[in-house]
Amino acid sequence: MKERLSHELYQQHDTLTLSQMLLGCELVHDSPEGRTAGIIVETEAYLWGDPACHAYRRQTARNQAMFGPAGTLYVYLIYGMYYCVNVVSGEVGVGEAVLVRALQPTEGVDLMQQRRQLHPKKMVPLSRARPLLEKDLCSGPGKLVQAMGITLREHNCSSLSTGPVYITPPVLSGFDTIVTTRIGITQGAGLPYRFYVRDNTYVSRR
DNA sequence: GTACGGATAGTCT
DNA sequence: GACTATCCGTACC
Repeated sequence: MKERLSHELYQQHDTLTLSQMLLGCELVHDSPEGRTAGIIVETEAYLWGDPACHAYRRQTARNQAMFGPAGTLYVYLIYGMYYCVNVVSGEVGVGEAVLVRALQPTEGVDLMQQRRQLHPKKMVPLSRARPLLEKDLCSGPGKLVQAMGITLREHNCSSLSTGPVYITPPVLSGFDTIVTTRIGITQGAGLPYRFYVRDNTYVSRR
């Protein structure tokens, strides 16, 4: 078990600040298959009153994790096929979160490779025969969830303070943070809510 | 290297 | 019935 970020930290900072603070920290999953970990190099903020935010309209069965305490995980299915993982932020009863979009792998690269060779829903091997480049293992929100072995059933609503998935204090420092617009949305496009580590090859897109 | 279509299913209108 | 915080394989430069 590695050192975890203190639970208070998630509650003490607003979502935009937290989105930037999580850059350079490690996302870790201590699973039965082994540990996988990677440095968070890209995030996006989803805020209360933001039309792109899943909690924009009201609390539902899907988004209820977002309304829980800061430092909870919110996992959801996207495009019927992939999953994304978020760190819940903000006050209880307010639906805000930080989407983790890319990791620089640090531990369990072989396990990540195995998981990424499978079809995300059917558990059969993909047609691809060759291993992925390391920079392609976690360079996107759907990819990193699969590489890390994060699932909706096991990890949605789990706590970063007590669960098998958690975040460490910063292991990377001295980098510049690029602030830009979020990817793949139409509502709220133009808002500067995406953050990534400058010149880092593991970022999903520059 | 860039571009595009298909897969796929839960959620909301 | 439309939409979506995606990825992969293939086509075509």
